[in-house]
Amino acid sequence: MIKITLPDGSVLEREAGVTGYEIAESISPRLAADVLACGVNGQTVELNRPINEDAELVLYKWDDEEGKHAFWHTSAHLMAEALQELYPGTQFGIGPAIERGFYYDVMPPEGVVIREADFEAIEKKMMELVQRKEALVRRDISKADALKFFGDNGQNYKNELIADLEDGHITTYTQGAFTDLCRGPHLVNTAPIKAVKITAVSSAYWRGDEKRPQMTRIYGITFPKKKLLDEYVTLMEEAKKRDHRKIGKEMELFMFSERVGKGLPIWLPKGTALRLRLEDMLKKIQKRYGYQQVITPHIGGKNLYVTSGHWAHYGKDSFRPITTPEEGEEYLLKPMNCPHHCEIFASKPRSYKDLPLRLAEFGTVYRYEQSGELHGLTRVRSFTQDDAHLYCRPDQVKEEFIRVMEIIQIIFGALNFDNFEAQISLRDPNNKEKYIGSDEVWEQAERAIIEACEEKGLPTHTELGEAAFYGPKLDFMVKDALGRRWQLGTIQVDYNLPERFQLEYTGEDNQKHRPVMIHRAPFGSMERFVAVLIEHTAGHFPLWLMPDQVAILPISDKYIDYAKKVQDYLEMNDVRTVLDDRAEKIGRKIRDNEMKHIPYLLIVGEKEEAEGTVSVRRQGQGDQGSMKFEDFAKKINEEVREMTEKY
RNA sequence: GCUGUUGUAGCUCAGUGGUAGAGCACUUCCUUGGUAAGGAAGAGGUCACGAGUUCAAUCCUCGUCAACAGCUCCA
Repeated sequence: MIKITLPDGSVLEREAGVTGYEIAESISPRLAADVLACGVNGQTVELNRPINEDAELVLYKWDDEEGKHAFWHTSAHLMAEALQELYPGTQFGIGPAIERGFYYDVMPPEGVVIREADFEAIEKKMMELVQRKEALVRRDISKADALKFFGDNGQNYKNELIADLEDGHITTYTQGAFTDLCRGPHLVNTAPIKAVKITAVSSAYWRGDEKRPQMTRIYGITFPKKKLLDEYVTLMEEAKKRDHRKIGKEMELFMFSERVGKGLPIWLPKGTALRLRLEDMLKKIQKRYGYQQVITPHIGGKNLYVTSGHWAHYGKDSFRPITTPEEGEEYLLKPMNCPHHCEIFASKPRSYKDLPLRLAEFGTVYRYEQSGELHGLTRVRSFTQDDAHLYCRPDQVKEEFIRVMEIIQIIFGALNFDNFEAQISLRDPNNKEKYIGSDEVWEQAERAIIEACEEKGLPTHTELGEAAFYGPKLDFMVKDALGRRWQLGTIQVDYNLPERFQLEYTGEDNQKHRPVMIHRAPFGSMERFVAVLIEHTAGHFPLWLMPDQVAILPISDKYIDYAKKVQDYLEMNDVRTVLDDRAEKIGRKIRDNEMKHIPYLLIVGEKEEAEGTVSVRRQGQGDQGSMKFEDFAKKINEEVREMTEKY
């Protein structure tokens, strides 16, 4: 007999060899029907895997990540089986479960191209295979046998994977006629898969290496209930409506022009007003935190970047240097502001008493991004960083770091970005030549970040190899409408640039010391931040960011004068209004793009209303009832003042 | 940059080897005092750009530009 401990602490005694499924069955038939996989001593395995010793057991259902993972991983195999039938001779790469669904990288046989038009056939074939209720059979296999088996089937990519595996730890899963090299875990059979959608096809480099062949990557998602698929489809449609590119166009916040050039956003009047309010907020906060604003040129001598090390690192992948009629002069569009700020630090002798020196600049920078990378406002070739560089003594690093985290928290709090993830990006310990600076300096910097996060109690996750080439960083990641992660706020500790620029200050001991530099940008860039803000709010911005967006709608011609009166009144209170005097178009206007994103609509002339009142509708929140327009103005002004004064 | 897809009216999109259409929006008029009203008339397009094939190209071919999805990249 063995002891099985469940998550609630209860202990069951069972014969050795019992399976997760049998235990689920013994608890309740309902559970047995819902359970998809189980965790045995922290390892997720199939429900039919015998348990031979005392174990802690967790049963995973659809609502558990582990359950979904097994479900989608099995679905990837199912899709591969379908592809094998539809396109015999297809070679398979890898096919994992992902955050939403799964994909499989395949190399279709010569001459076959899988297109969107083929999705339906693949879905149909998958559902057909599901009907067979095929079991997934796990087998241990020796390396030699694996190489032979996949080799005989022409699966060269699989063999490449096997070559890297350790003999004795290789398993395959088979359902029907399809056998895959796989570690699992899986569903015990494909029957629970009730709804299938192939979502996208694109290409991906084999093993993520752009020098290797491109495979066809097919994305799909499956569900245990048809209804869940419908919900998913609806959700995706809703998400598309929140796309910042769409809303930005509708609201006339920003635009692109082919003639200006790709990836070069143009801020329209409304978008600019919004952005300036964000900038004002940050400027106020920074003033409180002892920052000084500076302004530096948009270009810098090439030598500046040779000194900083950026030329060696990114020179090849930058906009080409600008030359002058006079020979020998070369300038670069600035791809970052740090070197300019370092020159400010170096412009005069600094004392330890002057530190920290905090130089802030909304600095517009230009980076040559690969054309395929450009994406709305989130990835562009010219953007404005809400940049600042803090030059401090080594003993001040942690405190300064924490103060920057506070600023980021204030900003994210003000805009209700509560679902961010904090990511500590360290250097790849196996690839140190990608970075500049000594081990000692790196360890110091990495420790400072980790300690600051611990001190602040900030939950973080760590990524190796994601550091900047000059130092480790703490990034704040926020998701867009479609769940893609974008880096917004960033804080980076840098011991290297001060070295390269030979920055120094005179310490208490009258000796020269090297300052430590912290790069930071709470928004990250104004472009990307506004993009994510649009998607979060679906264009319903908080009023203090768009206070002039109030529409006054007279219900008929008779009320135009009245509407003007309201407008005049509100204007006195620094609220601009949009007056629509074509009363007969109101109904249509309200749902018109122009009105769709305006926070407040004031409808004047409601029959039952007394003179001096307006009906107030808050977009996205519905009717607010009628109120005196003086009261409305007061309310708005208070709301705006409260927020703008708060920061 | 790579692979695939796309580019037709302000927006969303249909369409054809014989120089173009719908719905919404826009303009004018009529009807209508009510949250996506109805009717009539009208304006609006070098069918992304360039070359080729053809008697004839928006449509076929090639190239360029741009956008979209994914990969790679991201100071």
